[in-house]
Amino acid sequence: MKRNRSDDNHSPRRPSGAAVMRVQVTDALSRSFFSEWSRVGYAALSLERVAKAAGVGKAALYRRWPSKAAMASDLLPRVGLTLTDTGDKGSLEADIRAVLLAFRRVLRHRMIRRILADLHAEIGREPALEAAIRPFQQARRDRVQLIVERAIARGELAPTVDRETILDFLVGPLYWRLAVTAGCSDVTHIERLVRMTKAAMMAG
Amino acid sequence: MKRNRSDDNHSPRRPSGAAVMRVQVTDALSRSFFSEWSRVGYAALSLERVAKAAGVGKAALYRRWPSKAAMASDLLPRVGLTLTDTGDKGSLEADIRAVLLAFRRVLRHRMIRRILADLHAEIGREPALEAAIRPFQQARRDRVQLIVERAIARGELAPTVDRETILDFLVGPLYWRLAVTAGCSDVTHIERLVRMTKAAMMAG
DNA sequence: GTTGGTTGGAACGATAGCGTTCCACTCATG
DNA sequence: CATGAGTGGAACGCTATCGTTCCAACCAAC
Repeated sequence: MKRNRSDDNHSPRRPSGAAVMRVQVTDALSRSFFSEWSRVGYAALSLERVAKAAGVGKAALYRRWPSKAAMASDLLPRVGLTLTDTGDKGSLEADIRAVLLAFRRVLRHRMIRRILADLHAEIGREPALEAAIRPFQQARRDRVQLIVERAIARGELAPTVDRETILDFLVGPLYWRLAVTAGCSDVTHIERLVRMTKAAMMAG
Repeated sequence: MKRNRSDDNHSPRRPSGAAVMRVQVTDALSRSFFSEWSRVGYAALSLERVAKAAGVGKAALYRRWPSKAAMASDLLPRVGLTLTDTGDKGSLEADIRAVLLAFRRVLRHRMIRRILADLHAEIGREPALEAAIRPFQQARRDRVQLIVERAIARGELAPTVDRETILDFLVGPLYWRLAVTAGCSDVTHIERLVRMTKAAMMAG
């Protein structure tokens, strides 16, 4: 029903020249969207201010995205929330350290931290947001599961451990410290975390 | 400077009759404040709607609290966020179990859960909120510290453990499961948590 | 050069919350 | 019973955002 471009059966010519969206405007809008989000929160996020901060008209924004939720759903997958997969580090301990460091790298950005906390608070009210970040959660879950399976194959963990609770232990303490209480985490802390998390996993 | 009542040197009589705040109205406002908060979030929380939902005029609200932040700061200490102190349970394991159960009791309420997540997201933007919940955080910290000291005295923990990180492990995983991912936690899960948390603490 | 579809920007009316002000009403006190 | 401070409720003007609509400017394709 919806034709992307002039998609009629007699398309005379394709749009060109000024008649094509300028990428720089899209980028400016995306950037100011996240910047405003971290500044005032999702609920108080005004698309009008986003456009103004991007130095762009409101119509430019609404022509690209129909609503705030749609914009968030479209843009969220583009930011660096993905924990870079580090592969097999050879031991459970090294794998844990890799995950924690990757998670910390994400949570260290002030903007991302705020947006994440806001996101988690808003998910219960905006189903579209949940759908948008489900892939990330799934990826994280898969990755942890992989680590657990490798550890079991190595004989470092019993096959009876609970994968879900292990996931809670891997991300919970660090998330609590960095995102909830605005604490910090240096190398010493990470090392302690690795030690304690490993012990918890082996007891699970 | 500010006289509470008619505190002049010639105070003829004290306010009475209809000229005194009705407790039921204050209560209705408090309840609808939290109800609305959990429904739409702090940022989108409209005091006008709060008053309307309480079946009360706006002036009634503004006469009691000057602003949303002030209302939150005043009301937050009154809700059941306080983890009931369970005292010495005789062993580290029992103490951990008691803390986790108390924390779960709080996080099980759908309303409290949402408000807590919202609160944590908003703290970075509203300094007044941080001041309001600081006592709770301090109480929780003190309580955990007490547990740790008892465990050290019993010989269950080494005196070198890091109290802060232990706090992260005690609340982090459960908060992550219940508040962030809207998971659930039955008795089996709590028992597993107790086991794993104790192992982590002993490795810290 | 002309064309044509899309652009960014500025205006619109509508809706909603803010914080204030005014007013009739209430009711224990004296 | 008369008093009067404090009440709850309705209205005010103000500001901001919403989503839409209109318009001149633009520029590769023909």
